[in-house]
Amino acid sequence: MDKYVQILKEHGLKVTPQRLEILKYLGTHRNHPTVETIYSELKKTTPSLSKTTVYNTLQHLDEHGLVYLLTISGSESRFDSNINPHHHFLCKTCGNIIDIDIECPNAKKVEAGGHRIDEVHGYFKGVCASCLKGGD
Amino acid sequence: MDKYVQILKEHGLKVTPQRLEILKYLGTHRNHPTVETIYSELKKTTPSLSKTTVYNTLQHLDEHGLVYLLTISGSESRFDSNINPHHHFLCKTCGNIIDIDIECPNAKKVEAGGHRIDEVHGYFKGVCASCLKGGD
DNA sequence: CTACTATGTTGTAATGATTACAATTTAGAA
DNA sequence: TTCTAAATTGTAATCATTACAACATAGTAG
Repeated sequence: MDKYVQILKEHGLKVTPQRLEILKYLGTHRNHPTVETIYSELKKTTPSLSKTTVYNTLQHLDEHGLVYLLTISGSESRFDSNINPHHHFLCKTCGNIIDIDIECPNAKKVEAGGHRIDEVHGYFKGVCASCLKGGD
Repeated sequence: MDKYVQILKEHGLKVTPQRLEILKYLGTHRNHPTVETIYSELKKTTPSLSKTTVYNTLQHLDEHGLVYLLTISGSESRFDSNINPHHHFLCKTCGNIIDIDIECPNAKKVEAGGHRIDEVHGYFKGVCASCLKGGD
């Protein structure tokens, strides 16, 4: 059975062509796309696709922990299909979001305060190595 | 001389009644208000205030490092007048944002990758101790 | 103290992301 | 094959934010 079909079924989500397209897109594009990017890319091969469906699907995937919704940009949501704990770096020059493979060691301390943590977001903002070099 | 007048002058910002009001509000309300909150609160005592002015002023204050712009909520900007490095916890039940007095120990590692870090944001999302207790 | 100018303020209109909603279609169970 | 709850679609509405032009003012120079 298809990998993405299986993922949806495991989470009790109905398997639809649209969801499979979106899930596959996220699985093969790790550059933290926006809703608009996902929509306009998939629209090429699936002209009937509605942006509302993209929003709805991403919300479902987020609720089931299948994608990670980033609020790093402030103006639009970004989605990450890498759901292992890691941080992100936003370059204010090129706009790229870079995965930073580190985990927050402080969570325990927060939980010690009696709070229940569901999500941890580590965001760094600045200028990436490539842009600092006078990159392209 | 007034504390807030001094802050503005030190940063080469023109001293206007509106800026003083906003700065004072932020200095005395540490609950990470939204633009709307600041605007509607100050509107009570300064009816001529424009929301655009609140946006403009907060942008200036942010550029000068006098406030910290949080993108933790995803839907609206939040402002923190505590500019010491610390993290934040967003309670999904009551909506409150709680200051977490810890600093990110990972920044060095990111800089080792050649990136220049200007801002560090540590966000936790979950349910706060008070809400977990069935709090009000 | 007065006049000047760059800058700030205001209000309205435009933008862009996201959500609401009603009609239509469909996945998956019976 | 039939049925029904859920998904999809397209449009309209909403909400935060930005653009912009007219007006007002802080702070400087004379």
